[in-house]
Amino acid sequence: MPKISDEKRNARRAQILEAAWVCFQKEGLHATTMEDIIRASGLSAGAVYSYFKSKDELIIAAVTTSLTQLRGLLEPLLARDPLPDQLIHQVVAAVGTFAARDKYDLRRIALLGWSEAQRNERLRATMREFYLVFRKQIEAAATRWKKAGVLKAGASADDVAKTLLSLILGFVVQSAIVGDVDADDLAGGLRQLAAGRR
Amino acid sequence: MPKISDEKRNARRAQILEAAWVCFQKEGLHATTMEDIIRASGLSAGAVYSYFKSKDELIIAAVTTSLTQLRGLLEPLLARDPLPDQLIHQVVAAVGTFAARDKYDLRRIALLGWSEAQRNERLRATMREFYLVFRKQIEAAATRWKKAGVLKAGASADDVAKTLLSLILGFVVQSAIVGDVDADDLAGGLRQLAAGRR
Amino acid sequence: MPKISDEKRNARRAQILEAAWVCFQKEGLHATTMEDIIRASGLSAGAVYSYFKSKDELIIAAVTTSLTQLRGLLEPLLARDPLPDQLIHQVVAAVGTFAARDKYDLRRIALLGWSEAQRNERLRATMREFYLVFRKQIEAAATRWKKAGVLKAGASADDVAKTLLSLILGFVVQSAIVGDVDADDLAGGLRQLAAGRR
Amino acid sequence: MPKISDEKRNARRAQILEAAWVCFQKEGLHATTMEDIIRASGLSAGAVYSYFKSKDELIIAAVTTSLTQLRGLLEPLLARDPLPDQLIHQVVAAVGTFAARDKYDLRRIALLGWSEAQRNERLRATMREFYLVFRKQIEAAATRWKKAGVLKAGASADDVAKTLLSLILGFVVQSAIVGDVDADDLAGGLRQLAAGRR
DNA sequence: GATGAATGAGTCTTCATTCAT
DNA sequence: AATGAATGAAGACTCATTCAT
Repeated sequence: MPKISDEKRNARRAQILEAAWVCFQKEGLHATTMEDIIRASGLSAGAVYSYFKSKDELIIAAVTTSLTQLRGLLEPLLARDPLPDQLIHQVVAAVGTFAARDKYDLRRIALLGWSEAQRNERLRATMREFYLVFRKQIEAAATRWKKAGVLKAGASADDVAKTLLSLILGFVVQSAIVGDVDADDLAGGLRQLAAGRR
Repeated sequence: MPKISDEKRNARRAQILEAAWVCFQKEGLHATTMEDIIRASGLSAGAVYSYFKSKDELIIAAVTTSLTQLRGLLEPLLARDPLPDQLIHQVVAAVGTFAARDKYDLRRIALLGWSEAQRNERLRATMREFYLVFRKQIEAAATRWKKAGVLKAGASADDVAKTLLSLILGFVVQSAIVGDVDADDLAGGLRQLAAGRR
Repeated sequence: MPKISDEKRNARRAQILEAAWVCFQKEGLHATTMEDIIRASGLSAGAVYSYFKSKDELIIAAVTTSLTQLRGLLEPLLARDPLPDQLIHQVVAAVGTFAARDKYDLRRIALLGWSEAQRNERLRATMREFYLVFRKQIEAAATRWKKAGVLKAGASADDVAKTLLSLILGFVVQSAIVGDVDADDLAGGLRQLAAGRR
Repeated sequence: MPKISDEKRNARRAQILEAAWVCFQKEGLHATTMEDIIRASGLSAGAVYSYFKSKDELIIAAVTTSLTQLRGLLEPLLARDPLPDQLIHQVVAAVGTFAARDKYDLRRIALLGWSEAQRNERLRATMREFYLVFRKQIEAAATRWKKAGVLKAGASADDVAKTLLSLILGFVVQSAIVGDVDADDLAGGLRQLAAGRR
């Protein structure tokens, strides 16, 4: 076969990555065998290995791809300059939407990725970087909130960003493990905590 | 040979469980081999298998034990009837304290457990139950806050509980993956979000 | 099973090593699969791997063992203080005797080992050391020959040793590849070369 | 497409063979992959396979080619009608010269070929034939030495040939594995063995 | 009760070879 | 003729679990 076009190469990569995710979500990162992925991708072992040179490589690529998709989902939301509870509502709703698809649940992916990051230096660095950037973006929003008078002038934009990020990450866990949480719950809960007199 | 005393049996179980956790934290649940645990426990393969009849059993026992320890840590805090930001501060600080020990980091354990719960029905049920109970306890606190006028009368205690639980779970993730968050940050952030005018 | 005795352990090792040699001689070092060896040894994969932690380890052990056996064969010969052509005759005859056994042909083993030594640093060092020691021993014999007047006083014991070692190593090759050479041929040839007038 | 000229075909064959040798010497016959050779040759997989229909074919062709080159090197030496020690000196020096080139070391090639010949019938036959012819040529020289009075009249030309061939083959081994041998050493050693009184 | 050697199914990965384009 | 992507059988090695002693 003659040289394959870049387009086709990328399509094949995506095809393998998708097959990998289907398996990873069903079985977890380690319990998924390369044979599972190979079968799910419809290709041969050799073909899969010509695109990803090891299972580890495939895991990293899969997680990284998810992170990239997640970024594409979140950035437009932040750009709309929402209020804190609106931000939570929109982000959580967006993640939940992704979760609804049966083949691609961002929450499960996140949980697997976090676990793997503990023993995979490279993966940990990639994830850390991603969340750090996201936190910075929330911090920028918090600074705007201060200017707009939504937050007090003396508030720490950094602490607010850490708090909101925790809320979002915690939603992922709570929704995957406990269930029965949605965007309205968290946005509402946050609003009520804020509305209380202190 | 004479039967071993119950006391001794429990001590052995604890010894194995501790060895398992040391390994699990270092290598992850799946990358840890039974031999790793056997060596770390100082016992023989047969001995370990006489206490836990499979690796899966051991994983479940290990996670359950952690959860029990965590409960012992959290319940006294709730009993003190703290305000929302105090609750967050105390819980997060408690988890962080546990994290400081090099052999036993609750955060890492949690991350591994959540990941495993995806494919392990039994583990998921155990964890779900635990978090559900904890959420109920927070909800009870929220109801008290309403009575005390800390929250508005119409506030949903359930939503507030979900929100605070998210905050706590999210701390675990953020602190394990991104780092650079502590109890003061989150308690402060929450206070500032609450203090803003709306 | 309780701890195995050292004696038994060594017997098992020898059993595996022997199985390995039978396969290596039939198929060559690389074409022999671990499964071949495992089947030939009558043990399980795990058992074989508990004695030798990789195929490479097994190859090195096998070659080293052969070298040790060879040493046991050659040293007594040198101790008898033979004349040059007697030395050649005895060494070559000894190697040939070993070659006659169907399961263990030192010549084939040597050829495989030399080939492997090209790309295996550790093996090369082991072999080099062995042949170097043997050459030194021949050199010592040559020095005795000078004292006894068999060689001229000005002769280089070192060069004589190199020459005789070449003769022996070359016999191994010639006999394995071309065939039709034996101890009498070489001892005779050497005598005739020496007997010619110059 | 137009047929390729014979000249070009032969050049291509030579190009592939040379690439193969470079790889074989670096990695050994079995550890070298077809991809290694394909890459080193600068051609495509299909192209290489159109010249040699299997790896085995390539191995045989490579060894045979080396043998042919070796013959071209040795025949002129024998034609000069040297004395025994001169013959050894010249042959060994010639092989050593070839060995000095970094891409083409006849000694390493020989060692690999001998090893492979053990399990490759066809290769063994080719090599056997080659060495047999060479031995015959030495035998012819020995017959001339008898006529010239260099050897005694009753000497066995056959045994002398076997002895000298062993010396040469042994040089190859000794120089590849132990090192520190050259033409002068062996020619000198042989002369000293001959000069001793018996 | 305890031991740890042994098992063997299952994993990841490679690589000689083919054949659609 | 030439290309190089794809194939898939086979190889080295691991590891949860058992059971003879």
